[in-house]
Amino acid sequence: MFRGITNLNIDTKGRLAIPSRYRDVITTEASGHIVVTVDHTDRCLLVYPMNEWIDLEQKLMKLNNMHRRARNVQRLILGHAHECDLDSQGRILVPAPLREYAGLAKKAVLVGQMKKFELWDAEAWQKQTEAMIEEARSDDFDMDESLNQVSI
Amino acid sequence: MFRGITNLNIDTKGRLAIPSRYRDVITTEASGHIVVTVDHTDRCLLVYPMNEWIDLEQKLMKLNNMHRRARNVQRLILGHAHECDLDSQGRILVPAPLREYAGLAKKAVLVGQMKKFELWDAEAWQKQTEAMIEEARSDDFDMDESLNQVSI
DNA sequence: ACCTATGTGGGGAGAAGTGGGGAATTGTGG
DNA sequence: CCACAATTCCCCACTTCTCCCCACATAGGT
Repeated sequence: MFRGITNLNIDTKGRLAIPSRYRDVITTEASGHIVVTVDHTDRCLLVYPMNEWIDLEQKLMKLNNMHRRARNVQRLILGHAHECDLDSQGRILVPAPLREYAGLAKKAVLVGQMKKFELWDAEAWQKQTEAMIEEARSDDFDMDESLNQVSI
Repeated sequence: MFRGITNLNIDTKGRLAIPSRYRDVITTEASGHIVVTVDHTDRCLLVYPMNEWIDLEQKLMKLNNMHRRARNVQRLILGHAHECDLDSQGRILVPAPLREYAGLAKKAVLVGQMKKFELWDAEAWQKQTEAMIEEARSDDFDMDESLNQVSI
């Protein structure tokens, strides 16, 4: 399970060093194979070890693609999914189109989300955090019922 | 399985270089035979390795063509299908009528969709992406029920 | 204070993408 | 049936990208 947040830099060639504390898991569980794709609602990237990715991919492929909504989710998530293997220094090369999608320049933030990571441009993450706090403050309960069941 | 997005250029002769990471599979599985056809819902092209195309073709031919919808899908998909083999440099020549259908000029985007690729004009893809994000953001659940079951 | 592990940056070889010349093939009209 | 035009395909040249390697900088632990 991936937890926690890491600030890191993407170099001029678009490379990103995966924090070393995660490398062992990724190497053993996924043979160092990583899949990067886009998030379909926010301008950030999702980073999966290959084994976890395969699970998701299977589920997405089973969707009936005669439905527009499902087809579009497939287009976005499967369509942007790119295999990025760890190089000899434990880095991955994030493809240019994906960097553009997420507005990634130099400073980036890697956020552990259990089975995957989210990868944000530092500035975008900053704003997103503020927006999320603001939203959570408001007491309204028109939210997904299941959330009300959780005591934090 | 084809994944990921590639920006590429179509040259003045209408040739398109298939990214090298896919060539091996196409050569071994389909002897380098590729079929290009149109998508029946969007202005983009579909690119199949021959073996996958055969499957689809069989399915489409079995459709009861007394139904207008089915007959039109057959007309579009089967009718526009064109075999485009890899040349010695790993490129295919996209026939002019298909390029026109998809509005393909110079800049194009090749989107891996598991068993096939979608080929979009760069600008059209850009717009499509934005529209898809916008749609995914809206929380309504009028969508295909199966999509709600998937946790991304 | 030293050493090791980790993050960061860049040089350079080789692979991959791009573009055009020109021969071979196909198709069309006379 | 032939001549001409258009298209397709092979080949070569050039540019860009990817990946391996090495080097340094920084931080944390001993």
